[in-house]
Parts: sequence; structure tokens; C-alpha cells
Amino acid sequence: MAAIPGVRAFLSLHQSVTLWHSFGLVKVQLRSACLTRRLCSTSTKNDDLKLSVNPENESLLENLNLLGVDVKMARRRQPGVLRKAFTNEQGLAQFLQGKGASRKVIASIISRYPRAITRSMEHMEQRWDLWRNIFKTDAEIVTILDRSPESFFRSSDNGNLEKNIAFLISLGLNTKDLHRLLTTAPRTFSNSLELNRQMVEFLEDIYLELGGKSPEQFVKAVISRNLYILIRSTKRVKANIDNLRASLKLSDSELLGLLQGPGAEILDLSNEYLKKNFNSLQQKMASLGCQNSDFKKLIISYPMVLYIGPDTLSSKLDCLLKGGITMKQILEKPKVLDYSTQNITGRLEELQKVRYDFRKNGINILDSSRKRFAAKIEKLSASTDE
DNA sequence: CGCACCGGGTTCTGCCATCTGC
DNA sequence: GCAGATGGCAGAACCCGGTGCG
Repeated sequence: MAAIPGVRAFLSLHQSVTLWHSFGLVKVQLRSACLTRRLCSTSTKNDDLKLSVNPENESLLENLNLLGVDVKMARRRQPGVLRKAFTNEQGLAQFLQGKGASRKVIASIISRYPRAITRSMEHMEQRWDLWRNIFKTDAEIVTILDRSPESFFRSSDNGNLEKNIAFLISLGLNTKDLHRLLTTAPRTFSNSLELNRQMVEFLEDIYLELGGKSPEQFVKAVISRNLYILIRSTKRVKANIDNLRASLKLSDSELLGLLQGPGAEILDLSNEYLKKNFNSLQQKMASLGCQNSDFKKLIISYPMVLYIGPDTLSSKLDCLLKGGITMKQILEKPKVLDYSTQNITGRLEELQKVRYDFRKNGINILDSSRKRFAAKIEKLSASTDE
């Protein structure tokens, strides 16, 4: 690292201008006049020093270009990597190619997570094998890497990865659970073991506080209902739980029921988003003449309603009401809110055509798969034709 | 058979901030 | 003083079908 050929000190005008600019920025941000002056007076010297000590590695840039890497993007993301004297881009490319990754995928991986090229062969092989304990094929892993290179390459600690897998298994998660987890939220596995443990302990503590009896069962249930939970901060999850409890005035057993059940799915929403949705739904329902108890009941029975953004939810409700469905019916079968406004609109139109009577038949028909709905419509229109 | 109930599947990265260790 | 490692954040639903009951 220390030994850098003098040749590389030869720099383009562009680079020195960039560096000069960044010094200017640093200068502006400094409050101390004294420091500023010092920096100013020595900046020329400093630049020279900097430029000769920390130039980008030209042969590395060349290699990256040959690999089709978007060097601009890489530079923006992890500029330090481009200055390293020793990197393993060719080894990485070979390795990934051997696993079935296309040239394009490899380039994209390096462009988006340049540090990948600093990993050694042994490291990559070992890490890959650990992932292969969970995935059946290399192709699956390549897909994940293409989606999220950072998840695989961000940590250099294979021991930690191994411990994480053991930890998750010790929670009672089976191979299928792990597979789902690693597919969906791969970052979980590069969390430090400690961080994962903290979330698990946090969940257990809450559960026990609320009078729960089998914490292991509970944690397993929460994770399998919400695969993102382990990549959220306990701070976020705690704030959401506290907010829900306080604003709905939930009893311990109500909260417990919520967390054990469908509530787990919304725990990882950002705090502000959850609050915003909560408030706007409350307002909307009040304006439709609902009691606060209706609101509470809706959230307890169908917390996923808080997942839906204010505009979407509002127009969805309007669409249902306009179609001749009552708020009371929606509150009884909130699952209809699962479906897209577009889907609902289309179904309402079709049902209108066959003069479907929601008062008599209820609204369950809206909560059915496309196939079942179509079959039902066909039958209904046949009978009205007669 | 038809329906309601219920649970499951899919999905989520790319960036910045902050420490740590050399 | 750097790059590396790790934590944390914003963003925002929709759909399907097994099954058991009347």
C-alpha cells in the first residue's frame, strides 16, 4: 500500500481541480479561522502531497473498464476502493463467472458495490459455501447478488455469518424459514450476531412483559410473519409498538394479541409513515361517521390497513362506498382492502352489470382470486340471461 | 357444491452516518 | 486520517388457493 509508483503521481488536470474543490468545501465547513488559514496557506503543498499519496490506481481503472464496470458509479459509491494498490477484480470476476453470473451481472455488482473487489478468493469461496448451506443452487445466489450485492459483500466476517446461521437455527427456524429469510432480507445475515440477538431479546422482553408464556414461539412467529424485522432497529420497532399502544389505549392482552397475530407485519414501517397513516385513517373514518371504537376494532382485526398510504386508502374507501358498499360491511370484512383500487373498481363494474346485491349477498365476493371471481361472474351472468 | 375463513406467497435496496482499527 | 465495517433509514400492497363446513 505504501509503495506507490511515482508514475501514478502523474495526474490529470481534472483530478487536481476536483481535489482543489473538495478542499474548498472543507474550508467552508470549518468554523475555526485559525485552521482555515493554516489549511489555506498550505493547501498547494497539501494537494501535491495528497495527489501523490492517494491517486486512483490506473491499472485498476483499466481492469474495471475492461470488465464493463460503471467506474463513475463505483467512484461515487466507494472512492477509496479505486485508490487501492492491490485488489482482486479479476479473481472476483472469474469466481462469479464460475458460479454462472453473466458479464453484465458481474459488472453491475462491482459498479454498485465496489468493495467486492477487495475480497480474497478464500473469503468468497467460504462465504459462498455458507450461503449454499441455505440455497440449493448457485443460480439462486447469483440472483440475490445481482439484486443486492451489498448483502453478500458488505461484511468480511465469515465467522459472524456462521454464528448468525447457528443463532437463527437455535431460534427454531428451519431450513425453509432460513431460505425465505435469506432470499427476502439477505442483509439479516450480515448483521452482527449481536444486533440480531438484540432484536430477538427485545421481542422476547416485550412479549414477557405483556404476560406471554412462550417467547421462543413468539419470536419465531414474528420473524416468519415479518421477514424484515431483523434488519430494522429495535428503536423503530419499539416506537411503533409504543405508539400503537398509546394511541389506541391497548390493554396488555390486546397488544399481545396484535403482536402475535397480524400486527407483526406492520412493526417495521417507518415511525413517521405509520403515524401519518394512522392519523389520516382516523380522520377519514371520523369524516365518514365512524366511532373511534370502529377505528380501533379495524386496526386490531386488520392492522395491514396501516400499511396502505393515505391517498391509496382514501380513494379505495371512496371507491367501495360509491359502489354501494357500506362502511359497516367494510369493517366486517376489511380484507377487501387488500385488493388494488383498480381491481376493486373493475369488479364493482362487473357486479353492477349483473345487478349484484351487496346487501343480500355481502361483499366477500370482492375478496377472492381472479379465477374464482371470474367463475362466479360467469355463473351469475348466465343466470340473469335466462 | 359453494362458500367463508384463513394463512400463505411475492416483496427490499441503496444510500448515508458513525464507529473502529490500522 | 484513511478505508473498512456496521447500523440505520426511507419507500409503501396485492393476490392466491387449501380446507372444512353447511
